[in-house]
Amino acid sequence: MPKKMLIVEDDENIAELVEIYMQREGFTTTISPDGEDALKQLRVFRPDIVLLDVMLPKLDGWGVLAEIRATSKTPVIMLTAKGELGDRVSGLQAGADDYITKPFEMKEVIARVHAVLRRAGSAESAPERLVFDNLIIDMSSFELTVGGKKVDTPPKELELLAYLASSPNRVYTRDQLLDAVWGIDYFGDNRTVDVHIKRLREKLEGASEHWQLKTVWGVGYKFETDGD
Amino acid sequence: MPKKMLIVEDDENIAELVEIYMQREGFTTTISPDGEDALKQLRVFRPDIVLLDVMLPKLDGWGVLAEIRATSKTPVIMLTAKGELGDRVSGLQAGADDYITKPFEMKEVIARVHAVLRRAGSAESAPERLVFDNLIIDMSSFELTVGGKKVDTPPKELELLAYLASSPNRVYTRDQLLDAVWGIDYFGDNRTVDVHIKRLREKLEGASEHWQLKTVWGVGYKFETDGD
DNA sequence: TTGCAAATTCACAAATTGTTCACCGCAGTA
DNA sequence: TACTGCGGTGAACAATTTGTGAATTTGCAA
Repeated sequence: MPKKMLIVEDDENIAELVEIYMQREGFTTTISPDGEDALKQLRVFRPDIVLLDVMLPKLDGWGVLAEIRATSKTPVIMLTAKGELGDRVSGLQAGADDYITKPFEMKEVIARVHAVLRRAGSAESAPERLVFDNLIIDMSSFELTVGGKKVDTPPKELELLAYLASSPNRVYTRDQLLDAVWGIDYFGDNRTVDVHIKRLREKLEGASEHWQLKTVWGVGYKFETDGD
Repeated sequence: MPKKMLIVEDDENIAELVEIYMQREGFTTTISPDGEDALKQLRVFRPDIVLLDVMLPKLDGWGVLAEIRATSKTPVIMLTAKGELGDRVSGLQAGADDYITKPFEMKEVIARVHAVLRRAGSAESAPERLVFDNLIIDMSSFELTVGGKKVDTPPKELELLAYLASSPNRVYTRDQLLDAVWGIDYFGDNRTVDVHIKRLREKLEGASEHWQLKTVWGVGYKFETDGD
């Protein structure tokens, strides 16, 4: 699924140049010529990343950045004129993810865009390591340890377990689990979750009485634990 | 344990910019706005590296550098205004480890800081020598020793192995490895990583049961070890 | 410029995981 | 107890991701 990029830049030449290169990179793009339009596009276009010029008509880059940060964590890369050190500092403090000084090389823009997206994508809030009694879920090494023994576990299963275990005793519907683990753009629902739960149960079977994957009839599943 | 950096710079904007980037690189930072304060910080903060501006209130960069060199070998990078060639020469003669001219790109500062720390031998993020059982990865001589025998290994392969081995058991995606070993401006992704992994495996094959390059299906690779 | 070693790209086979299906069995309700 | 859904399973099938050998392209040194 292609990523959406909002390019906020009043200089038509620059905006189009960037657009051409980014579309070549597989992005779906939209251009906003000024700050106010940018705010509108943010709501309707819902970009995955924003390239934001500082000098803009109507509402400048700082204003736009502040609006974005007030409501979301959408990655923002600021485009600043060379030498505006103050700008860079404020930009990063205000929550920009990176900045690029004009004039720039498209190669650098592309590199930074990808770098920022990778960073944003991998920087999960999910903890790296979950421990319950004799169960250890380590997402940094992608290992599941049950009763002291490592158990090979495919990514989807492990992510599902980690998600459930990150909020013990909380019930999730199948749809919620699909959204969280498979992604909101996942299509198809069938018993996929059931099957993964089943496979997880096989791996966790009889390991402990302090925790278990429990079915909440008519609702969904939960990772139940008595807190050791 | 993170490295400590002392930033001696009276221009608040510059100091903060550097600070933000360096903290992002994992450094613990302290800012000194003038030469005298710098001397005080040197004693109490005990930095692992110093970024030192030449033009400073109270006591200038030369004075600070002289004081540092009188008592320690702490790496120092001088920040000089453009065109002050004389400064550069004197700086290096007076014992600075490197110099950077303003205005600078943060990218360059980061690169030089890492370079100086590597040179200084204070094994920072990338240790010079990694040892696991019968495997020795020596980045200072670029040599790989497996089971007591040296194995000729091309740079990229060795860097890749060193990077993976520097965080044993941690899984890295191909993109993360490309960012770390090839650089964020590297384009093309293909199976490049796979191929390098494969060649490394050929070199490491059957050498030990205590460590291995493991594929984490659907995720990436990791250097797995049981800690001997 | 020539020659070589290293780095990349390519194309496909192989391995592993993810999804779908069909059917069984049990919980909740009168 | 019979009925109605929902959940559990195992197997078959599909989709992805990897592993590899070989062909190309690069980068460097002589």
